[in-house]
Amino acid sequence: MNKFQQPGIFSLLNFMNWNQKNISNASLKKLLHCVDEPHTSREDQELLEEQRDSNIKLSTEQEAVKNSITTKRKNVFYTGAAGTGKSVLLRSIIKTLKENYGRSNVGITATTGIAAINIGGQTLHSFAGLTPQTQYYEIEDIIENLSKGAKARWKKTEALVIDEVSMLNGNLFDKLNRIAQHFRCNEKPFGGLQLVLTGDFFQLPPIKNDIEKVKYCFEVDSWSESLDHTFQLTKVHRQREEEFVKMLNEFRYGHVSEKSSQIMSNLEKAPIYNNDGILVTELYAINKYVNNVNTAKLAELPYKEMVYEAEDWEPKFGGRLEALIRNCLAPKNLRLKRDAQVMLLKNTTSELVNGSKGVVVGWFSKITSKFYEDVPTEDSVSLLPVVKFINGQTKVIPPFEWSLENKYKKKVASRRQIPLILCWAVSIHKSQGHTLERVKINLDRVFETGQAYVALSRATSLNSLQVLNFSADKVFAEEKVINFYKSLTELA
Amino acid sequence: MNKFQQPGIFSLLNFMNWNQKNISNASLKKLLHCVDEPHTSREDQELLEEQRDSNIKLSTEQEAVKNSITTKRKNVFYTGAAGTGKSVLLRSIIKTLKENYGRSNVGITATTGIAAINIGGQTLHSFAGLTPQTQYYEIEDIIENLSKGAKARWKKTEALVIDEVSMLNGNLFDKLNRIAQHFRCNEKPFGGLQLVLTGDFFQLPPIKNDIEKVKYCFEVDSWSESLDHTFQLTKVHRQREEEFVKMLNEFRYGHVSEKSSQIMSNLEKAPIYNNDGILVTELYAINKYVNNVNTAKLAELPYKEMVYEAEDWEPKFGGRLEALIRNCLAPKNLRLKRDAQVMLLKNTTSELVNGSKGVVVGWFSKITSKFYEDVPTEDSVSLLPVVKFINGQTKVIPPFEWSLENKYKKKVASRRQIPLILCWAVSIHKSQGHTLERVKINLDRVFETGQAYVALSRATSLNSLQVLNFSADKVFAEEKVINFYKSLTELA
DNA sequence: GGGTTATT
DNA sequence: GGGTTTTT
Repeated sequence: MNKFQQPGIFSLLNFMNWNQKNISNASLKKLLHCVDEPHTSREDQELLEEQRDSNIKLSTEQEAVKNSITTKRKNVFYTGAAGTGKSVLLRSIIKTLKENYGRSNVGITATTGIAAINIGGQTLHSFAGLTPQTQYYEIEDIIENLSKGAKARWKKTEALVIDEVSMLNGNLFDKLNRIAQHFRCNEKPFGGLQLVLTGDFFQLPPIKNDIEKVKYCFEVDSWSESLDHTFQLTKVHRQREEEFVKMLNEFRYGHVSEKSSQIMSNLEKAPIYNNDGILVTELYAINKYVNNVNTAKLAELPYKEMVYEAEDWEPKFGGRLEALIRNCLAPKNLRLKRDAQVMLLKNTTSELVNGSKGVVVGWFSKITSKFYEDVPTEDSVSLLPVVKFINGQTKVIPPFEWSLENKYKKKVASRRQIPLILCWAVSIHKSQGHTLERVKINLDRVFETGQAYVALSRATSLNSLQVLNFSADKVFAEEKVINFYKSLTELA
Repeated sequence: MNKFQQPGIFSLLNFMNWNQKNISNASLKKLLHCVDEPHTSREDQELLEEQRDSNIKLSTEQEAVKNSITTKRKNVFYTGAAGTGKSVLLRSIIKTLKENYGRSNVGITATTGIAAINIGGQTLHSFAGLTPQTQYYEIEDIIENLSKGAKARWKKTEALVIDEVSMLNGNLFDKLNRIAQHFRCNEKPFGGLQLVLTGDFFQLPPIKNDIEKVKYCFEVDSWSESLDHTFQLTKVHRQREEEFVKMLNEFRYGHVSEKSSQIMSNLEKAPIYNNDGILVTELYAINKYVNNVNTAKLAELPYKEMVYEAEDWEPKFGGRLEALIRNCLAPKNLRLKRDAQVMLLKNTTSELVNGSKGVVVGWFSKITSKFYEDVPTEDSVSLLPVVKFINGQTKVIPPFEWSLENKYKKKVASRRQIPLILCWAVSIHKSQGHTLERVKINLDRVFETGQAYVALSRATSLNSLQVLNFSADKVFAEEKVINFYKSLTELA
């Protein structure tokens, strides 16, 4: 059943298939700068296709990693900077793992929806039977309440792949280890199943919560107890300029050479682009700036504005609405127009997830069941936005309910809102995992380790990159991460 | 009874009076750069003494504020930039309020210990019967559990003064209002007692907690319901250079003129100081830098090092030690030497509080009850640091216990450690409320509204100030605060 | 990032 | 500052 469905909004999506309706694809294409920015980066896609077609050989270092995993069946973590072919290698590994173990015995997971799509898998939470609340529960409670499906998966899985493992909180990694041990009735790390982990810890650190210190995965004991081998990929496969690659590698470690500083200061002026309708995505450290840009861009559009007000609810006494709203990206008032660049805020289908980009192409009336290219004067209360996503799918987007429950599973607050935000400009945090064809980065008020590196490595080329407010002190890495990578190098 | 007392450490302080012992005051003085940095700034002290002696007249605007409070008996908030004589005015107001109402019927409070000392009062929490946990409790629970003393104070108090009100969380302000209404059996704001509030909201914002959004006091309804008048002091009384004052006023609002930028970039080189032993205090945005400097400074001292390891405790199951440690400035290992510059971490007596500065002058042996100028080889386990504070007092500093209780008042974690930290370098946050004779500021990684302003306004003069990593984007103010002050100006 | 507040 | 994760 489609997860878009919410009480009161029945099957809108099932009887609509906008791909076959009379929306001109040609006219949409020019609005979709995202068309050139699939979740899978262009380079990765090309490489992937190439490989699928001609079965191109992996590099020696890639083969070594793959061999260790698929032949020697070791538990492996491998890492590497952007462009070293981590994804290509992972897809190749997954293919062989499925051949070895049978496709249903391999867990293909990633820590975010976007990353999961990239490898044709699911989120780690979805695989493991976790919920966002898991981090607050004791291991005994988690084990007791795990769904039947999740239990079955833990039992039969022979290999578990986790991509973007740098975003996984170390404490959660520990819990996963114990869950696996419990359901597999096996004291070995992760109950003896084969682990394949990959990611780059120089990106943004895992997300903090209110009850415990943030830990990287590599900081918990079960990490080193679980892994047999760790590899670093060094050979760069992507077609980025050598100069750019070199600079990014410096920045990854928090170093800024005199030459890089020079290059960055030359990027202050906007590049001249062809007038081909491909938009520039702007990146900022903080949402205040993001919102300013998006508000301005929306104002420029010549269409009618729809305002969706969130329906908030809390009980009369002891509600936690404030807490809910703080942890929910959906705004009180969402303003949309036709042609607005938008990003989905919720994982919905296996193809449309939190972070999927699209453009508003019109409106669907719940009353008349008709599609309108602009807000019709006769009906402006029952309209839902229709969004064309970069993967080609066009969908009506009904409201979604974010809710907060207390420990007795009683709902204590909720917000119902259309799960979209404007995305001409995006926070650097939200941009992680995306490749951007044309990008304008403002480093004002950068505050996190790896943040400048993540922003800059979104770009595919120095020719499609503008950088404002660069200074060397904005580029810094986590000391723990540097030390961890140092220890890897010493081992090798 | 002295609050320094802890189980197992009896009356050390009562039988020690180092002021009369054989420690050379002359030799201490040169170690105490803090000697020139009392909690009350030098200018304020001078002005205060002047005024006390000759009863100098308040300015017209100051008289207007005082008149509104002491004659018209209005509820007043007054504000103003650093140096506009808020403190001097407050002391004059307090004097008259005590004459009007009787000294025991006026609550003289401030949100921090340092600020409370300044006006001869107590902390707001101490007056009101609150604990640090109050923020997590419902109003009904607070009212029920209030101590008898606090209830009596709420009943009989006729005027309540709160200094540094910008640090007070709006939600707590609301709760205070309700507590006052309840115990005074009076529906009027704050149960009808007269309110005198002062502070500068352009300083650092109130401290966040895990359960609610930070609110400034002026954002809650009870603020405007309570206050009859609001005043802004504009005339600058302190003897700072006019150029410096003008610049700070710009920065307060987040503006940076071309000229100010020029001045700041000229402050990159260190000023040349007399070799008079007065040290430079270094300010940084983040503790990593603070710790680096302090570690280096400690290493330079030629004396023996004492390492105090915190005694941590948590029950076998379900402890919250990690949470405690996160909210506790006391380090796992505290390294000290004679001559180390230190800052006290706990409110202890009415004269020694969190933020009080001093220097380690030697060691007191719990076994021999003797004082040692350096760590003696025969006894290095039973030694407690002896600290000479800037107010002239010399004290033995025994360990303090930080603890965390669950809702049933059961202890769930604790850390025992000497309540001192090194303070050659200090975080900008911790420096708020201090005046510094000589200061070196590094603005790298400034992240908070008002942070650069607070750092720069610690200095007394451009000639005793060094500033590294200045850039215009580091100077910014909270938009809510700007709007609030705009509305004040429009009223006036 | 970083910080305040306490009594029986 | 800012961000991820869910289902029977």
